[in-house]
Amino acid sequence: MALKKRNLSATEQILEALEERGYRSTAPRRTLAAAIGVQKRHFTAEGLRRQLPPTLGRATVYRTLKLLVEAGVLCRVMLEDGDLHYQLSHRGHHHHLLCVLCGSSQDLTGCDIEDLLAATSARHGFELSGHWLEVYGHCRDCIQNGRAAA
Amino acid sequence: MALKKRNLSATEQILEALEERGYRSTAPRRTLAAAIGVQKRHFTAEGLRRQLPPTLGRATVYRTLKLLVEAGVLCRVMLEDGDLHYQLSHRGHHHHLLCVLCGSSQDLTGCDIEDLLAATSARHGFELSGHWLEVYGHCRDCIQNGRAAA
DNA sequence: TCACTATTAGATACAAGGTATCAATAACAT
DNA sequence: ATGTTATTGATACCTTGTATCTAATAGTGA
Repeated sequence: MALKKRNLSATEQILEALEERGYRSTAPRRTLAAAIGVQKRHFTAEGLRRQLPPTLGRATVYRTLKLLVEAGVLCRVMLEDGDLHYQLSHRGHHHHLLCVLCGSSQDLTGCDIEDLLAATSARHGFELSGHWLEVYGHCRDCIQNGRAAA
Repeated sequence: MALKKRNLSATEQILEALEERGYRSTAPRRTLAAAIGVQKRHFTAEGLRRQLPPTLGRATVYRTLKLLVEAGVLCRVMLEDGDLHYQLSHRGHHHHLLCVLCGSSQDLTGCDIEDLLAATSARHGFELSGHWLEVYGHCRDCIQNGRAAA
């Protein structure tokens, strides 16, 4: 559902999501929303913090990120080296194709992973409640530009 | 391949894997192997450390765990809350069904996830190099014992 | 058995990422 | 304008993990 209103900028959509949930509109949150709206790739909490005025407290950054994940505006992305990143979320539940060369990511669509998992789990007497999947590889751009040769 | 020799205890198999790779047999490593062999569930580095004599240095624990993962004796398991756990590894590449109620885990077998992922990725012009998948839910035991009711 | 050498251990310090606490401040309904 | 409540940011702290370095030890070969 999140980020469906295409006429709004990412920054505006973040602020609106907070407002909808009854959170106050404060200067730190507006600063954060603007900074997140400007990101071209997934980012870490600390990386984002480094782009913000140092007067903006560390706790505020982490608190707000957590808030935005709960609000469905951001989603967490786990990189291969275990680093936790964030990025704007486009749909409720989905997975990412993460390019390990350029850091870009696309959503994984048209995939019946969920069904396959549920069926396979059931054969083990297992009742599925959730899962975590990240897919790493080389994106089309990197392949075409020869960056994937190595 | 790891842990195929069914006549050896887990502890013995860990020690043998180290020996095969040319690592020395030392008292700390024997202590660690014994402690790991006794684990009934996946465990964290720090959790394991708390079960060891405090004279056994922190660096030694982490070094040895890394060694054992590289040797294929242990594998890493990511829990839903982001905690990194370890457990004995039974096959080269596989996934886990993790019970969020009792903490047990089983290997996910008979699953063509890899093929499905490769095919789906290819439709996005994406060349798959790796992936990370963890599946969370309720195991058969917990369902039968009513622990899953809530 | 002894001595030699490379590996290993553990102490220590450090670093990154994240959380708890709490007094001071700012938002917003009235 | 004011009072209540959410929010902030400073600070301290915690956890997990790594780097560094000296002392100890395993396993070689004599």
